[in-house]
Amino acid sequence: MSKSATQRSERAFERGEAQEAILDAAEIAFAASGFHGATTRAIAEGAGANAALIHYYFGSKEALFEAVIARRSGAINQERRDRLAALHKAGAVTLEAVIDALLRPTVTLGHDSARGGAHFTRLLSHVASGTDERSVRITSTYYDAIARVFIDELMATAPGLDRAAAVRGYLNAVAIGISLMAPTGRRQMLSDGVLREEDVDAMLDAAVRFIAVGIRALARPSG
Amino acid sequence: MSKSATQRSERAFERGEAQEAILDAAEIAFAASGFHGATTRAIAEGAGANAALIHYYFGSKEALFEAVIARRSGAINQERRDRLAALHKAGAVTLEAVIDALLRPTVTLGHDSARGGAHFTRLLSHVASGTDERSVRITSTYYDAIARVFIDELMATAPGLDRAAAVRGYLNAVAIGISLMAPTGRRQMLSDGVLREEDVDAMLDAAVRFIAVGIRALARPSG
DNA sequence: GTCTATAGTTCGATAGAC
DNA sequence: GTCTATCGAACTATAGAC
Repeated sequence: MSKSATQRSERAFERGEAQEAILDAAEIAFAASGFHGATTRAIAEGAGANAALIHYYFGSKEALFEAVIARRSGAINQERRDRLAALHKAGAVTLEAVIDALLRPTVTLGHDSARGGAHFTRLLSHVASGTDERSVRITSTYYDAIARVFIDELMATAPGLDRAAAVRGYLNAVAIGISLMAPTGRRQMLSDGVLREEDVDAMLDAAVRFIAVGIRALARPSG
Repeated sequence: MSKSATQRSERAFERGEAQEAILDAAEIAFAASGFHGATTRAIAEGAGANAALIHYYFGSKEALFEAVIARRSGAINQERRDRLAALHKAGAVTLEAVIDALLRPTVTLGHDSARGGAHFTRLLSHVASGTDERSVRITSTYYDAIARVFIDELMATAPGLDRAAAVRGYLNAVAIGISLMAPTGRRQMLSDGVLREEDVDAMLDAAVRFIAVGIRALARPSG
């Protein structure tokens, strides 16, 4: 990490490169240590930038944190909307396909070490399951709209699913999605190595099937 | 809070009362702000105790944090084992009953404001879904043994469920349990007030049914 | 066992030169 | 736009009186 920071500081930043480097380093630091555990000094060092630049560009540590979330959340939710639109265009809107459209963007991002997505999903899992005021506010800001899109889609796709049941189904799906997008090695450990965190498609397929039958059961309480 | 702390400091602590007061205050502070966000000074103030006592009794902030988790985890997992034992004694071991035995102790604790359990479950949801080294270590220490108990129980109860599928089912159940034990108001908000966080039995029943059919689907991939 | 006082760091943020 | 230098506050932890 120290070597990478040095390399980065050796070449001068060009148009907007400093901001991106700070966001990258902040993403890693916040994911590893949380909001209070990460320090602006360590973030600056990780970015190969001067600590004062954080306040110059973002104003405060708090604003930097939210900027880290905002940067990726837009793309994630756009991919979800695109996948839903593609399903409609192809006339292939099944319950399983809708759930897949919800989970796949984050779960695959969480296993994309090349673009650093794994750091972001670790951070997002913290925020999405956090009960502190900051986490609740940020989750609401960036994920309420997409939640309502998918809740409506679930109601339209699963016969007999009322709104309350759709909300339950959505929140259950998200809870499982969170556990999949930020691997801790626990899955592999408890299965004595049989389940591999790297096998994203197998994890997703099993999760989608699990959630789909669960939602159908919520739609038919007597069944 | 300040008033409560004052009241507490006005009456002298008796046998072990200071330790318990510190643990209570630490539970609240760690739940609200996380490990780094909570300060030993604020915890001492909340307990109506001197800040130096934290180190006298627990040695370090780190050790205090683990003591907070340890204090309640034993009781939670004992209740789970007791519930399983009661099911066996009554010959009523169904998949639904096993899942209920897993989730009910934490979910009910999370809505027990009288004994302060809600603070603990907020903290536990952070730790259980955290990917930092401390969270992973603590989760492993206090919840690996009970995980294996329930994974074995699922395999014995759901016909055709192999170990890998049982691990998937267990982790999905726990993920949903985490989302239920630390309410954020999101469930109520997304359902426009129809779903009430206080209705623990309804939430638990719906979750148990959801998880049970999901696990049965994992047992019969072709079904 | 409980307190005061403080050591020794480290924090977020900013002022001001360039 | 990027840097150095630093402020004032807050932190964990400990020493030592009682």
